[in-house]
Amino acid sequence: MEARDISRAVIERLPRYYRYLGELKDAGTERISSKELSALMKVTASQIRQDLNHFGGFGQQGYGYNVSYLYEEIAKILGLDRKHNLILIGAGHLGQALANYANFERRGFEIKGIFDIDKDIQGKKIRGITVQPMEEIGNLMRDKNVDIAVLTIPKAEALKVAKELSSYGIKAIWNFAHVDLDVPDDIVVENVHLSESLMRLSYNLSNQVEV
Amino acid sequence: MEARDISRAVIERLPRYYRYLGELKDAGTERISSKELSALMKVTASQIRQDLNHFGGFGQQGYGYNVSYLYEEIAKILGLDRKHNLILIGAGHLGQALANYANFERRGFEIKGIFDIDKDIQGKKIRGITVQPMEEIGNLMRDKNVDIAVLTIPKAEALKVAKELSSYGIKAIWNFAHVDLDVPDDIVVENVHLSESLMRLSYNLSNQVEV
DNA sequence: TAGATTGTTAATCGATTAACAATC
DNA sequence: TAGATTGTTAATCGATTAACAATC
Repeated sequence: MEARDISRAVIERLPRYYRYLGELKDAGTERISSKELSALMKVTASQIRQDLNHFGGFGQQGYGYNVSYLYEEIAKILGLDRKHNLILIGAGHLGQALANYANFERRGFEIKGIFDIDKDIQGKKIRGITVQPMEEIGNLMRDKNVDIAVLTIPKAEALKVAKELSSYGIKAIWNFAHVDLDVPDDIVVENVHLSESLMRLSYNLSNQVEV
Repeated sequence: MEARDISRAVIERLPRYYRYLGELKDAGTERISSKELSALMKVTASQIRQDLNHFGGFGQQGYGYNVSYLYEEIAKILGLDRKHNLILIGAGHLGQALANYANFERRGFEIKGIFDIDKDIQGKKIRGITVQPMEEIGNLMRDKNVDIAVLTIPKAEALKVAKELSSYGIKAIWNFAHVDLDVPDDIVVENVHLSESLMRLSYNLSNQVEV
């Protein structure tokens, strides 16, 4: 996989291509042209071809793209061809929602540990995994090969835990806390700020574009 | 509020400004210059000034910006100065996580109804609101003044329900289903595709930028 | 071969950054 | 008044779209 200096915009679009190709594949479609896909996805055919060609020539002139092949190639680009071990920190509703989301495991993301500060939740099982106290994070990180931590805890906690995780050599953090984590640049941080998403909705609702 | 043709990029940044200003306000900071804010937020001062000036001149030469004033102004731009009634469709873990997230109510988003297809959940109370069967959506939409629907249901369901909501005159949909809803253009759709977020994390992990 | 469609270069469009006059 | 910092225009940079030669 080459792929340095690919623009953020392109990367943001890749998962959507992947989703559409998966659906086409499931529907039994064998080939698709950039033009057909563009009609389906409501983007320009030019953009699709440009985006894909950042990673290689996956199509064939006069034919288009083979759906399964392209699907698999995008999976590789996205790193979905490997297994990733993750831990979940914060076993509240949001944490449980993520833990129970089966698709993540299907895509190679396996939960190796769940942690919570609340003693009442500790010891309970979620998807067969016993919730442990936060103090155990270090031990588990040492035992298992964990690269991703999912933070579904309040922001003050998140800042502390992120620092701790960073000292254990975590590689990536999926951050649901409403705060920008301050971790070294070599740790990948993917933020999901739900309240900001709701504010964008609110903006668009208030400044509704007349059609 | 003016604000037509403001670029998507600007709107995406507004909630983050709002968050930082809220924190500054809580910390008792009275004024801040674009330069100081830029250091804090790790964006250029130029961008901050450009972004804000799409909506008006909120600062003062030689002084900077008054934190509380700017905070309130951005709230207005984002439409956070009004109340919005919303309904939650899908009372699984994700739905419950959102229902229990107190901050939404503090910002004027009030849950008027919760619906689920599962008979075992119907009748139960979440945050004091009784979960109703899906068939009741229409009635509630007619009684209360609901403008936002939150969809935390599987994608096949989501497509159907979105159509139904659209016929009841819903104004905005906060969509957590992994599908692009096909609704008229005058309905605001804000998507939260968690699996796509995880894929971006995966991409960045696999194609880690060396520092 | 003719038609279709890619991969890729060039043109356009838009967003970000820099610069600076206006002004508090 | 001098210093600071905005609001805004101009310059730069990057992303998107259009065009088309290559080729299946």
